[in-house]
Order: sequence, then structure tokens, then C-alpha cells
Amino acid sequence: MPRAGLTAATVTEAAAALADEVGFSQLSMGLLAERLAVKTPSLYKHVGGQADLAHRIAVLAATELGDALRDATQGRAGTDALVAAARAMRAYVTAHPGRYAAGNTVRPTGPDDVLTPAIDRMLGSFSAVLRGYALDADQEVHALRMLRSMLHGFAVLEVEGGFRFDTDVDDSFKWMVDLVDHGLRATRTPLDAPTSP
Amino acid sequence: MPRAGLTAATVTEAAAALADEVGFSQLSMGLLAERLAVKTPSLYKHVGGQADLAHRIAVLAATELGDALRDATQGRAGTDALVAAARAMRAYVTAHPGRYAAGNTVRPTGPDDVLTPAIDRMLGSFSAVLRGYALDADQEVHALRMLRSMLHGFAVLEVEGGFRFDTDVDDSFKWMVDLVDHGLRATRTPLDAPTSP
DNA sequence: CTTGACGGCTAACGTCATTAGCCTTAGGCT
DNA sequence: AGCCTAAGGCTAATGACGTTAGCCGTCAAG
Repeated sequence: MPRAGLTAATVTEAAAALADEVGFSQLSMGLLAERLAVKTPSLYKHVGGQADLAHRIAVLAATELGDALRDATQGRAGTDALVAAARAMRAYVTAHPGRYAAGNTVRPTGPDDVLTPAIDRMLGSFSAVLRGYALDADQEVHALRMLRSMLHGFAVLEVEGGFRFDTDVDDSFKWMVDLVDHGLRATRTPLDAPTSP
Repeated sequence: MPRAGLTAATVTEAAAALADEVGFSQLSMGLLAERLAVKTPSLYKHVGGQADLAHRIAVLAATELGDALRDATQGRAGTDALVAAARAMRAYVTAHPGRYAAGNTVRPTGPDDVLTPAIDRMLGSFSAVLRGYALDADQEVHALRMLRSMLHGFAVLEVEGGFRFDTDVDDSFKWMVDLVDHGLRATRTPLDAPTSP
């Protein structure tokens, strides 16, 4: 019987693809083995188990998303960069919901976890976008968290079918990004004007 | 041997409490049974199984969150209402992460699912908050989705330990809500001014 | 051509959700 | 009071899954 020629990388890629198809929560060793035309225990020659597999998918997702964000924002600044990054993020999650979901179930295990730099690189792209808005140093982290929360929340809700009105979701996304853009612009000068001019 | 005196409601409540403690993904029938001083199969006399249990927890969470939002925004309007609603949402998710997580894994099963009105009531509170900003009718859904995405994303990331800088998370939250408040205010007059004045 | 690490496989085990079927409880009815 | 039935416990059994142990063929390096 010839060999299947699997490696940790191909198994991870296949698992990620399968997770995108059936949902991360439905991903099982048996299903993955079947997809790879192999018996379940054979997978353990390449990955340490389900937890390790999830971790590998998370690293893959963070890396891919980081790449997508870098590519999208390359050569852009300000509003252009924000819009491009937001679109890229949404497009990635929509195209790869399973991978992205894996990333949300896994935390870095220790200080030398490769997941950490992968996430940092992804966050770095958002930071780069925000740099174009010339925020105060102490506001950059706030803005980064806001941006990430918003894009993460929107993407997750969209993918999970949480939006139930028939209003166009694309329009809502554009509107939201526009609001953030205007908000960040207004923040360039301190935003402590309390309620009315 | 005397009876334990369980009902669907008490089982659901115990499951929700347990999910808050150990995380929704760690909730198991065995653990829940142990907590209720009962053998696992006995639970099936009260709930239909794991899926039904998750659904019941989701309904509970949506109802409780709806109540919390209503209470928080009662008698407030505009910025006050927004801040109160945002705080209530964050406080609820922080206090009951397991219940809230259950709500994100469950979708309404059909047109007469009780989950639907529970979610609608929760969304209604946010709509009420937004009404204070006098938005155009066609922007209300956009604003609702934006608000929900932002609060959902922030809460989920916070609870899952996704924020890793040492900047105070409370400050970030206030900053974010402030940005949205200003953004919504600026939207009262059309926000179609494209990039620069 | 040999050889040894590598990568398949089968068999077996533990955990968990779920179902079937039994038996006791406890409250309502006569 | 005493019965009778529905409800709510329990044990036993099944099936899906993840995981481990151990066997055996493959294939590339020497």
C-alpha cells in the first residue's frame, strides 16, 4: 500500500479547508482523516492531537490574515488604508470562517509560542493604518482595540448569521467604517469637547 | 431515595451558572449532573439533550441581557443611555461569559422559536438608545449593527483574553463608546462629506 | 542490497452523549 | 387511609470520538 505523503503542513491545510466548509466546531479527526484518504490514527504521526491541530490552524489563520492586511494596506494611507484593511479583514473571515474561528478558541500557550508573533504581525497592520490618523500615543491602543473589536464583532456576527434584517450588510459595513474614519479624524484634535459646541 | 426536585428551569439555571464558571465549551452533561447531585441520564427527563440545553441557556442569556439593557437605559436618553447600555452589556458578558457564549453558538431553529423574540427585545433596547440620536430611518439598522458589532466584539475579545497590552481596558472601553457617541452625533446631519472639507 | 526511520494500519481503551427499560416516589382521587 | 398513575430517579448498554500501543510495509540513504 503506497503512502499518502502527508506532512504537518498538508494536514493543517486540509483541516483548515475542512473547517471552512463544515464549521470549526464540526471538525473532527475522523472527518479529516476521511478527507485525506487515511485512517484516523495516522494523523497522530503528523499532529499532536486536536488541540495541537487547532493551534496550528490558528497560526495559519493569523499568518494569512496578517498577509492579507499587509497586502491590502500596502501603499495606502489614511482613509484608503482603513477601508482597505477593513475590507480585507471582512473578506478573509467570510472566505475562511473555520480558520478564523479556530483562532478565537486558541490562546498562546507560553512566551515562545509562534502564535504570538503571528498575532502581533496582524495587529501591526492595524496599528500601521491608525498611524495615518496621527493619534496621541496614549490613544493608539484604545483605537486599536476599538478597530479590532468592531471588525471582529461585525465579521463574527455576519458569518454566524446574526444579522437578520434585510438591509444590505455591505452597506452597513461601509457605513460603520465611514463612522470610524470620521471619528478617528475628529480625534486628531483632542476629543474632550463634552456634548455640544 | 428522595427526589432531587429538578425542573427544566433549575437545570437550565444550573447549567448556565456552571458554564459561567468553567466556560461554555467545557460544559458537559456529566459535570452538570454531578453539580446537581444526580446521575447523567436523569437530566434527560428535563431537557432534550445538549443542543436543547444550549438553546435554553441562550434564551436565558438573551432574556437576562435584554432585562439588563432595559433597566440600564430606563429614564436615560442620548449619551447617557448609550453609555449605560454599553456598560450594562459589558458587565453582563463579563459576569456571565458562559451564558453569553451559549447565545453565540445557537441560532433560532424556526419561525416560532422563543429565542427570536428574546433577541428582538435585546436589540430593541439598542434601537431605543439609537432613537435618541435622531438618525435617518435608513441609517438606523446600520447604526444598530455597528453598535452591536462593537460591543459584541469588545466583550468577546476581553473575556477571551484577547487584549494583551497593559493599557487599562476600562479606559479603552470608555474611549470607544465616546468615539461612537461623537460619531452618531455627527451623523445627525448627513455624513456624506467624503474626505476633506 | 541492506537498513532503519518514517508513516501507514489494526486493535483497544476511556470519555461522553444518548437511549431503553426498571422501579420508586409522591401527590391526587376515591 | 389507601391506591394508582405519571413523573423522576437509577442502572445498563450503545455508539461516536479522541487517543495510545504496537505491528508492518515503504523508501531513501549508504
